[in-house]
Amino acid sequence: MEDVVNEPENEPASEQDQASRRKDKLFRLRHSTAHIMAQAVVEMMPEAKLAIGPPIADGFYYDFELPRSLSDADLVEIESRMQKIIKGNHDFVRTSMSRDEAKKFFGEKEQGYKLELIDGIADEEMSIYTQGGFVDLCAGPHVGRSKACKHFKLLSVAGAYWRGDSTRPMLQRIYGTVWPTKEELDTFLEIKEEAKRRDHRRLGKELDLFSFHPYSPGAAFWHPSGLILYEELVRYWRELQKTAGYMEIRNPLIYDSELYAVSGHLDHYAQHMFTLECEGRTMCLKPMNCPDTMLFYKTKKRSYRELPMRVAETQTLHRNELSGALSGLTRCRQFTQDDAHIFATMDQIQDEILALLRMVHDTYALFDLDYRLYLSTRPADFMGELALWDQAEKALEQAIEKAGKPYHVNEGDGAFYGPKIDIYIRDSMGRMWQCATIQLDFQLPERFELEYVGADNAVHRPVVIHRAVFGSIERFIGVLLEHLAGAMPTWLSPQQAIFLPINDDCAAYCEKIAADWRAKGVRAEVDTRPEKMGYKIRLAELAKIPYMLVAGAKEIESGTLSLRTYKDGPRGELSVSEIETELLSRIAQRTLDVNIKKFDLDAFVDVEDLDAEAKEY
RNA sequence: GCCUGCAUAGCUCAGUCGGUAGAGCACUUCCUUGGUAAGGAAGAGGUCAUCGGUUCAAAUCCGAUUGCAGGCUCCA
Repeated sequence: MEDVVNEPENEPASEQDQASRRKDKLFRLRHSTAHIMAQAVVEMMPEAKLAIGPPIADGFYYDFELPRSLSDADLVEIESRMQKIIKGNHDFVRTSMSRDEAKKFFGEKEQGYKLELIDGIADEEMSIYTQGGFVDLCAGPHVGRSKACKHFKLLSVAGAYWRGDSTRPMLQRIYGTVWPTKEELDTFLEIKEEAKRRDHRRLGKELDLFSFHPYSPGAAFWHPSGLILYEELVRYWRELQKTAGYMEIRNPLIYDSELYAVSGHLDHYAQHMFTLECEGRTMCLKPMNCPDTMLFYKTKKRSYRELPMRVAETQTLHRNELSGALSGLTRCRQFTQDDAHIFATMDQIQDEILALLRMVHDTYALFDLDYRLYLSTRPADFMGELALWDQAEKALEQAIEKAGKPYHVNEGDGAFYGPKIDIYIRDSMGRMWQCATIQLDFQLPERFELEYVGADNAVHRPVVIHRAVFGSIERFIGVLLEHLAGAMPTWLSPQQAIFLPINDDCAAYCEKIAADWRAKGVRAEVDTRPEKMGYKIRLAELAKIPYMLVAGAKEIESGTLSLRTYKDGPRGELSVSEIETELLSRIAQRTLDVNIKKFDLDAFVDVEDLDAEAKEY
């Protein structure tokens, strides 16, 4: 096959080289397709002002200022114009202009955004790419000829601020995707479809787990089935805390704003806090647990013998997120963190971090969730002593090395109050979600003047570690639903077993076993509706119930049940005790008894391109 | 918050040119007692998100509001 994408001449063999070659190839392809799209848009609307058009993780976009809003119908027209340009198989030609030439050229075309870009370029020589008469300021590189870009599709139109600055004009952004082959394009589009099917908002409705109501935007109504999921996760979390030496507390929800003046949140976070007036005082719904946990610590004089002191709290939090930022369970105004604060000495940090990394690993392994670690170090605007930071960063790095999991370092990306380890889960669309987080905090102990009495009988200041494993329970459930496509392992499943009697004569047999199992903690029901087997099976399958148990005269006779599982389909007639043993063991062991269909996005997505998400504390 | 789009029965969606609303599933009742993804019949269910405007007449056209979606921004 003719390869019109520029390829390096040599033939590197290593996997890493291959990966980087592919990355380079995709980069060129996407960047070039963005140019072709811009050409088509300018053809259609000569008044269009061009901003920027870079390649992104799974495609490209280009930002325009246009005389009118684009519709989906416009996308169709732009696509067909692009097809024409691509068929022309134009060369991408690199030339250059001096700063003045470029200013004159783009000035005459009234391309103000390009002029602004030129002003931002240090080099005196401007790199220019031309294809089929379309000229753009661009560092490149590009493909050789436009034909390489034929497997593309425009995806959506969206608003985007010029230079990402909300005080600057809102431009129109067109997103598209492009792949070297038709197969890859089709696969990508299929994955997008599948992701839509397993969107947690859709599954939440289908499985009757939760809902939202306009009267309380950004806050979930947990339905009975959803609440079971929620409570099972929290139950697991409690067990985990207990074995790891945590104590659990429960603090109030509403505090005098003075608390947040002390913690420093009022300066930075006031706009995100819900407040209410009460007898002349301003009260705040708490947006995080840290400040009030500090109050708990201070309720008595602490000794070094109590450290490390691990204090957990799951209390409802409220954050007044911008209405446009809300999204299902993954971005709520009301949510719950599986939060804990560890009060420790500097010497204890490394062991604590290591234990936390193991806790996160074990928890995510329960669901076969892929995750990545990012170590964020001292930022420019850090507070506290330099030596403290150095010591802490070293402790974090050593812990992370000991944990043996690869990680990336984000230099200077730490919070001003301390370095941190961010843990990102990848969801079904390849999006990264910050769920777990481990953050050191030198500032909070200062602000609250935390102390403990050391072995030397002198007063010392502890360090605080903030940490969450699930992150927010709401977000974690959202991610989990999409990851598992709604089919929960038996231990988590809202309904674990359903009995399907063939006819009324078999109902009593089923009821008896079901009652026995319920007494043993199994969530089991009997479907006594006068419906045919096929119908009952269908409903049980749609509800994704792990254990389906069919009983007729045959089974009653032999004291068995015909087992069908969501995971494996029909498994035939088995003794009641055999099934019970397996079921109880899977629940007790928290077995991951599901088929996980993973999208192979690794081949497509540049995982290094991580949009830094949420610093939740 | 900003840009664009969407809002019709519990759910998924039709609804032509502006002429007072329709399907499937779910629900209720009845019939059917059956063997691994939909048995049959009947019934009930809607202030077409809300408010306002245009019009003889608005689900339909216009405006505002609310919510949702995709983005942007934000995310101690």
